[in-house]
Amino acid sequence: MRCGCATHDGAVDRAAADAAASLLGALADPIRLGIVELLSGHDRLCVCDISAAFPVNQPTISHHLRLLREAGIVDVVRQGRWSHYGLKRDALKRATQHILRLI
Amino acid sequence: MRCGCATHDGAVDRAAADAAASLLGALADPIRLGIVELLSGHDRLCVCDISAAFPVNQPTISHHLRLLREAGIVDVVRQGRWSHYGLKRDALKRATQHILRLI
DNA sequence: TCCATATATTGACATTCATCGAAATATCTG
DNA sequence: CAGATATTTCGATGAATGTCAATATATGGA
Repeated sequence: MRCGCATHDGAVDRAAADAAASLLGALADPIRLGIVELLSGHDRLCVCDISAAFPVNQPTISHHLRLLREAGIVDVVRQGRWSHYGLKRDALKRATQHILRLI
Repeated sequence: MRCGCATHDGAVDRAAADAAASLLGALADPIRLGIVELLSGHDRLCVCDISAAFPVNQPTISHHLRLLREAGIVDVVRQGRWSHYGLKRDALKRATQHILRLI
């Protein structure tokens, strides 16, 4: 016997789901989401200022910044001793809207 | 000495970031994202049809469906032997747009 | 009642991940 | 060059997570 569900028409695009889940995973952390929110209000911020906004140690912030960088969500400009991080707003908007279209 | 960054004005809303990260976490998995995509094309689907679309065993699908249910992304209607899952489209849209506003 | 089917739960296991302390790298200043 | 500062990287550790096999629960049919 079978249930009354619809036909098995469209298979899920596995590669697209992988990529989208990877980007969502980069955002699915309170600290990283907070960093994104913080950066959305500024052009660029150095690690020391970002670090001051969260209750974790600075190496942990560096770790999250690396994940965000690898996900293409932020980029960095080194100026002397300081690393200035900024949102890649267009990339982020493109990616999130691509995900919204999936949903 | 200080870096040239902007003032430390707006602190991050930790509770909001937690909630948003939790919802994103519920979506940040290829299988769960695929389930959402699959459900977006139908009104409701039973577990057997959902399960048939992914290369994992049925208990794993049940596990992911529970996470999606607990995140308020899907709901379930039991009819006889079958559990029919459907997207909570308005809740999902409201939540994702709330997150987009954060970004 | 007895069996088959649909789904959910449990327990175990391997992997990933967030965090920290410590050390390394890099840059500026004296 | 020597010391100070900003950031990154490394190694370890505990927690969370995805998966499976096995079992449990529930429903319908013979």
